[in-house]
Amino acid sequence: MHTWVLHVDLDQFIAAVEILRRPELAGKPVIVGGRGDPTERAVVSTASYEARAFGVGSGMPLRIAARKIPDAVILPVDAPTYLAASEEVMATLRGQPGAVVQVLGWDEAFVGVSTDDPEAYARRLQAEVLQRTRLHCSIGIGDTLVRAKVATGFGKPRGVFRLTAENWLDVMGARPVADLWGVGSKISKRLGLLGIRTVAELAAGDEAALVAEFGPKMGLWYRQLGRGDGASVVDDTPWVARGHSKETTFQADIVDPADIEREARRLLDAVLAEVAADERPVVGLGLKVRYAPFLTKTFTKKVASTFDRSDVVEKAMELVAKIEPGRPIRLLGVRAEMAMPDDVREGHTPTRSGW
DNA sequence: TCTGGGGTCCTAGGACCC
DNA sequence: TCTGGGGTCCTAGGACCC
Repeated sequence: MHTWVLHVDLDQFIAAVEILRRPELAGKPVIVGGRGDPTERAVVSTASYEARAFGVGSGMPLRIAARKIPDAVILPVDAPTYLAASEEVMATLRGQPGAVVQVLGWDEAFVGVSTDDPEAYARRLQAEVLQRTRLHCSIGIGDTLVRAKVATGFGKPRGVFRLTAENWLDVMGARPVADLWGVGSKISKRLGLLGIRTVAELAAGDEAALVAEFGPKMGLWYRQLGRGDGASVVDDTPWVARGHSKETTFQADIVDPADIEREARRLLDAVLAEVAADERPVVGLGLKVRYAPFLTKTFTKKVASTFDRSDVVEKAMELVAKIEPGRPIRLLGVRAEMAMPDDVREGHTPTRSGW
């Protein structure tokens, strides 16, 4: 018996959940984002496959998506409903014999299994998820977390794909580094300046050069990523949030100091409500400010471990005082960092398994 | 063309200490 | 009068993910 990592990823999850409760939307271009109003500042959370055919995808401004598909069905984000659907899916995964489940988000999870036929296991899993939740998923099979995660993309939609040390370079070698999990446009550009454009080139990259460019940890991590190497053990330790935050993009920029203070207090109240439920002391505070149109500044402050609300509010207001007066603000965010139990803090590995 | 909201982790640089 | 070297802590910012 062999140990395998399966990466389960629901197909067009949010759109699929919406279509389940409104079957007449099946086959139509469906876009979910913001409050469902394309005249507002918001972005697309998920687009159905029919909408993706028009070039609409996650992260795109809602306004632009609506322009691309004038007759699209645009729906507001309904997080509680997606969370409930997600929990059904995760419960199904946890119900599999011998499965170790590590949840990555609403619509994806790693599943560690021991089997001699991972494809058969994956197909059974898909059938069971479909039967119990009426949702389709794709599954990547790998000998590491990274390979399983990347494999899923080749299985979409509704498929299964296996990626191991054996076929990794054949499948991924010629592809751009940005296809890797954890390499975005910025890192991709910097790698390009080092002459590294493909996954194979990254896999064979010069360690010293990578470390010089990205630092001791990230330099080595990127090279490992190019090889698909890394952790292969699925970890089902319950996730503990490092912090809680709230942020708001204003539909119209604000500039009046009274408005700014009121909004900051409102966000802080919401964050403190979550912190209270959490029952851990606050050890840090952060304030994020986006001056219009798009310059983001953050101010942070370490605080002595405290449960005292008025103390936290007072320190947060010290951060608010750092905001440049008279400058229009597009976004405000407040973050509270909580004390972490030692085992969580120390136990974290460079696999960035929280991603 | 206009860019949400909730997260995690890493790095650089300054302050401070011995 | 000029200024090492190592360590830790804190702040700010960057990048990425779903």
